[in-house]
Order: sequence, then structure tokens, then C-alpha cells
Amino acid sequence: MPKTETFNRKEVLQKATQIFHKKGYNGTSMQDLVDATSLNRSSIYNSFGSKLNMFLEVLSFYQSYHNTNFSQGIANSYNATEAIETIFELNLNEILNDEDRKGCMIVNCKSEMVNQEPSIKSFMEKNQDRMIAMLEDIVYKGQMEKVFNHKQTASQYALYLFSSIQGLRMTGILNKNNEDLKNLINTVLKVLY
Amino acid sequence: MPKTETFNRKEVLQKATQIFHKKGYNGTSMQDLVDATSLNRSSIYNSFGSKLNMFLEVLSFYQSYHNTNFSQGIANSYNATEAIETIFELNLNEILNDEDRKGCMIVNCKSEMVNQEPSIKSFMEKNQDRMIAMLEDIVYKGQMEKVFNHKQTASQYALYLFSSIQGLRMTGILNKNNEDLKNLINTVLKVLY
DNA sequence: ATAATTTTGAAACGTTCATTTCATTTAAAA
DNA sequence: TTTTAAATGAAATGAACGTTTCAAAATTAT
Repeated sequence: MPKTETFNRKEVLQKATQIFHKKGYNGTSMQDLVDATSLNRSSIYNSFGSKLNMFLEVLSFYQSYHNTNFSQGIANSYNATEAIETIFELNLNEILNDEDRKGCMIVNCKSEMVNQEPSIKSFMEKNQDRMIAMLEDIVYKGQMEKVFNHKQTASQYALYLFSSIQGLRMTGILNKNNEDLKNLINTVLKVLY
Repeated sequence: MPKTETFNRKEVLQKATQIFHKKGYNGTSMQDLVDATSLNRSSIYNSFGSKLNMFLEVLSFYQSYHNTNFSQGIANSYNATEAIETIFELNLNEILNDEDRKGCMIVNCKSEMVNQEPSIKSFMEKNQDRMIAMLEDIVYKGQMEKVFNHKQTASQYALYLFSSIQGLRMTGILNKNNEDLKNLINTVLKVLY
């Protein structure tokens, strides 16, 4: 029967992610993707349909990679404090390792495309719901453990933390000073205790 | 002698700002700018040199507009608390009035172009320095007035506030609930007292 | 009115854009 | 070995990109 797909889809997505992350959606051309993936133009269209479709797959790929990291970090945490700190530490590490100042691809995409592309808007709404649910869960547990205060509801703190992470990622584009960023994170988390 | 420039440069910049803000740098075409400004292609190149150059002027225009608002807000404040609250209120109003979810143009541009265009990187570094200096000044005064605590230096709090504002602007792209955002701002500011 | 000089309009520049086409090659199943 | 369908390569599609060109129109000071 037919020849089967020879290239490794994950590898291709990984390479496409790199270039989309670096240049953004509008800044990335099909030629960039052909060069980066060393796949044929036709193969890209056969396998992904369109540039936008490929980008949406790339976004999900990037998202699930991060979700895995977060979930593992949370799972390995003994309590809510550790879980929250792990999340911020993972973000800090990404900032410090991001030598070419690309920032977070999801934050970048939100700022570039939410008001232009409905499919991206819907992706970002789901992403926000998921992130806030995760954060709310942790905060709620922390409040039950009596390590976090009850001055605000878990839901309110979750939005605050979600907003703070986005701010951290934006700040981390230009500011890569480890001490400054650690202090910033400490300040963000102080309100919980 | 010569014919003088007939069009109003500020009006043109204002219209160019609208379209750049809406579509981003890479998403805006020269044709978009011709249509938006109703200026001739040649006139744009005569007066602004290039798309990038025009964008840089637009950025400064947008920045100075905001700086004016901030400065007025601060000048009209009786104390540091009011000054900080005014800054966050101005941002909140922008979010609530931003019906098409464009976000802050400076934040968007930072995420789109800092890693691609040196002139933008340098603009953003200066913008950050200016913003942080302004915030540090206010926090310092608040600490002198004994309404803000000394758990962190004014400089550290300034970076925290700068980061929080960027987070607020990113959050405001999708979340336009007045109560939620006011609560978020309260949470951000709580750490100062 | 004349001279000076910029704005303007319209067309064209060469390049790049995302996407399509299609004949050829490839490899697995029959 | 033949069949089958996907992967591939290379070229072409037409539209859009940022930018340039230049003659014609417009406006001001002489």
C-alpha cells in the first residue's frame, strides 16, 4: 500500500516552533519554515494545510510542552508554597536561558493576534482558563493548609498570579538579572502569605 | 518660494498610530498606511523615509501621549498613594476603552520586535528606564511619607510595579471585567502598604 | 506673471508572499 | 512484482510587499 509519512512530525513541529517563536507569526515566511524544517513546501502543505494551521499546531505543541513541565513541577511539590514557587522558577529559568530575548511564545502571540484571528483568540481564552484553574487549585489548597491568607478568594489570587506571570515574561525580555527577577518574584508572592 | 507641507503631521501620525496599534508592525502594510492617512505613497516616503522610520515616530508619538497623561495624573496627586493609583487607573481606563483588544502598543511592540530590530530594542530600554525612574520616584516619596513600607527598596518596588503594569496590560487584552481588574490592581498595590 | 520647490498621482521596480500544480520518486501492502 | 498512495522537487501562480521614479500640479515669494 502507500508510502507512510517518513519525517518525524514532532521534530518538524519543534523546528517550526523555533522559527515562529523567534520571528512571530507575521514575521515568519513559508520560506523560513521550508528552510527551518528542511521539508518540502508541498510536504508542509500536505501535512499542515496552511501557515495558520501549522502555527496553531505549533502553539499547541509549545503549550503542551510547558504544561508537562508545570504539571511535573506541581506533582513533585509537597505543598502549595512549593508548587507556586516551582511555577515561577520554571518561568525564571526560561527567561534566563532565552538568550535571544524572544519572550514567551504564548504571550507574544496573544499580543500579536488575539484581535486579528478568532482561532487564536479562542486558543488564548482556553489557555487562560486552564492556567487560572491550575493556579486557583494551588491557591485553594494553600489556603486550606493555612499557609496562604484568605484576604482574597483563590479565584482572585489566581487572576493576580496569571497576570504577574505575564508581566514577568514581558519584563524578562529586557531584564535578565537573576537577583532582580528573583526579588520581583518574591514581591509578587508576598501578598499570599 | 516653495510650496510648504500642507498636511498636518500630528494628524497623520495619529492615523498611522491607529493602524500600527491595531495590526502591529509586521501586520501593517504600506498600503494600509496610505489608506489610513489618505496621504500619497510618495508623501509618506518624503516625510518619513521608510516604514520602520515612520513606525519609530509613531512609537514616540504614542509614548509621549501616554507620558503626558501620566505626568498630569501624578502632578494632580496629593501624595504617593494617589499618584500610583492614578497610574493604574489610567491603564485600567485604557483597557476598558480598548474595545478591539489591541492591548498597549508599547508592550505589543516589545514582544514583537525587541529581538529583531536594534532600534526598537534601544527604544524599549529607554522606555523601561524612564518608567522605572518615574515609579521609583513615587515609591521613594511614599516611603518618606511613611505610607509605603521599607521591606524592599524603592528601586525594587519600581521594577515590581513596572512588571505588574505590563502584566495588567496583557491580562486586559482578554479580560475586561471592571471588578476583576480593580481587584487585581488592589492586590498588586497591597504589598506596598 | 515668473521662478522656485514641494506635494502629488500613477505607474513601475524587483522581491517576496502564501499557495497550487503536477510529474516523479519512494516505499509498503497485495 | 504489481499496485497504491503518499512524499518530493521544482516550477509557476497571482497577489502583495516596501520602495523608487518622474512628470504634472500646486503654492508661495519675487
